[in-house]
Amino acid sequence: MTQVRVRFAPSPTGFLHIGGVRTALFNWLFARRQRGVFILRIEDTDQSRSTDESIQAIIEGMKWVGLDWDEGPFRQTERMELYRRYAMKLFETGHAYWCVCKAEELEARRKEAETKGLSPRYDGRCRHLTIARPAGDAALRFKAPQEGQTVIDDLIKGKVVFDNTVVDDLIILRSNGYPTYNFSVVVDDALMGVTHVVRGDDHLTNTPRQIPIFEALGFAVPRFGHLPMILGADKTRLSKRHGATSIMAYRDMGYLPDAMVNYLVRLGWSHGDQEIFSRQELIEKFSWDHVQKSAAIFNPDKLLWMNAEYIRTGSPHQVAQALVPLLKHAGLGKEVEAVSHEWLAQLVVLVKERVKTLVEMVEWVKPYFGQDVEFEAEAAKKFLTPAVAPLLRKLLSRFEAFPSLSKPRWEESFKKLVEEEGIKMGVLAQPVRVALTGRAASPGLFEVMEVLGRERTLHRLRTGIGRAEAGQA
RNA sequence: GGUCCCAUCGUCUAGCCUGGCCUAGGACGGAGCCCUCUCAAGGCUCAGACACGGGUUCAAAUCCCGUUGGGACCA
Repeated sequence: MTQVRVRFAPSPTGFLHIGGVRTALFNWLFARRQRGVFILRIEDTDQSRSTDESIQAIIEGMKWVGLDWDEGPFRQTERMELYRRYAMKLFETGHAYWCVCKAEELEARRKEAETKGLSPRYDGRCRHLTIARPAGDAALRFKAPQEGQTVIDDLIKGKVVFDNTVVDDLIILRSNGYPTYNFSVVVDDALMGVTHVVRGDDHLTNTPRQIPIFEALGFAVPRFGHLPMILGADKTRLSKRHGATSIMAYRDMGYLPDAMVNYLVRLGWSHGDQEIFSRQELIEKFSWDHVQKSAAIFNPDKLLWMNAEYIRTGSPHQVAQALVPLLKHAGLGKEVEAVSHEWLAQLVVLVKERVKTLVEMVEWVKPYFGQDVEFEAEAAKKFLTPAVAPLLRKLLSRFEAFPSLSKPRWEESFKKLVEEEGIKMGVLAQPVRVALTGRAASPGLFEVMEVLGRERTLHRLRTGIGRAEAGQA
């Protein structure tokens, strides 16, 4: 059996969006599963809309989600000669002809056909003219088959049949010498040896136009697979109106690439009831027969849950690594430089089940850098009161008696004090929490102390006591 | 307008090909309870769907036909 070759072929007209990533992902998964080749091709023939920045954004996005390609990136603009050569080949072999119909004429004739109730396709006028070499402006048209059927055995949709009578003679080379989309795609897929063309199902009806071109050119026709679209909450095509659609926006919002990939693959593909898949598992389990045929609505809530899941269960070291750039972005560059990666990982463990994104994690982690904390006014007012100051002093003196910080011993000592005082745990815990973190909500107290270390714990306790004594009763 | 695609909880989906195990399962989100030093996480429970109508069959979410509703493409 020949080696599988698939491709992802985005147009560089903006940022790499969610839908594109999913298309790329399914291709990539299939390639890796089959030990095949994954090709990246940039379809930049629309020069008015294509930009180099977009190409960079696509490459950056692909790298971030970890979809590596084996060949490319190829750019269609570098292959113009190829398209012209193959277009001329079609002309020479009698599969294409010059069309000198003017745009206005075509428009007029289409309208006329419409009013007569006929289909508005090209009427084939120049097909019978056999123009050897055009004098002025002329486009090259492909002689599409006029009878019979084109049958696609789609990897996802199954058997789809089109009557050839509905396909008209499409232009393959414009009068300005540029190839049309449907033609350049065929030439590229053929020349690159693509065995499986997997793309969005908005291309399904393009397929019966493309297959005859493969055949006329004498190339093998690849298998096709058409993935359903991704929709927004209002069931219209996913766009900016539905929130962030650029993959890089999700990096900036604190999403993990693995969570992104896992969410996206489950949007349209399933393996029984399983929700969480490692990359390796995906590669092992992926197959086309469990890809959904219908469009899916993008659900930010589930993505958020998935991200939280990856933050909670992922390796703390890896999460810490992904967190560092966001900490720097938040102005904690110096503080981050001053601590060990090991300690950062410890911080991650401390807060990981309390956050859903890395951006939230930055907020949660802030109180653990530096000597002092910033008190949230409300929390300090409520819990650091003169009434609790004596209690805090007692705790402080007990802690000071310990030469070093041992979590179980400090916890024991704390609970003993609570018992002796005959108070509820929370009466002492909340003021201490505010003293140590500045906030009314935090991870477990003793874990916090452990991360802060003896000196900072005592220091902050003292500062908190000062604040409590100064507070108005 | 023509051609094509699609249709299970609010959402993602399992089941459909190979009818019976489906009083339709899981996940997100929602509600409630438990746990608890706060906030979370976690555990348990509840509400919630086979678009509709015909057939075929002893039996249909599952097969067939139609209707409706969405969508894509061509203009």
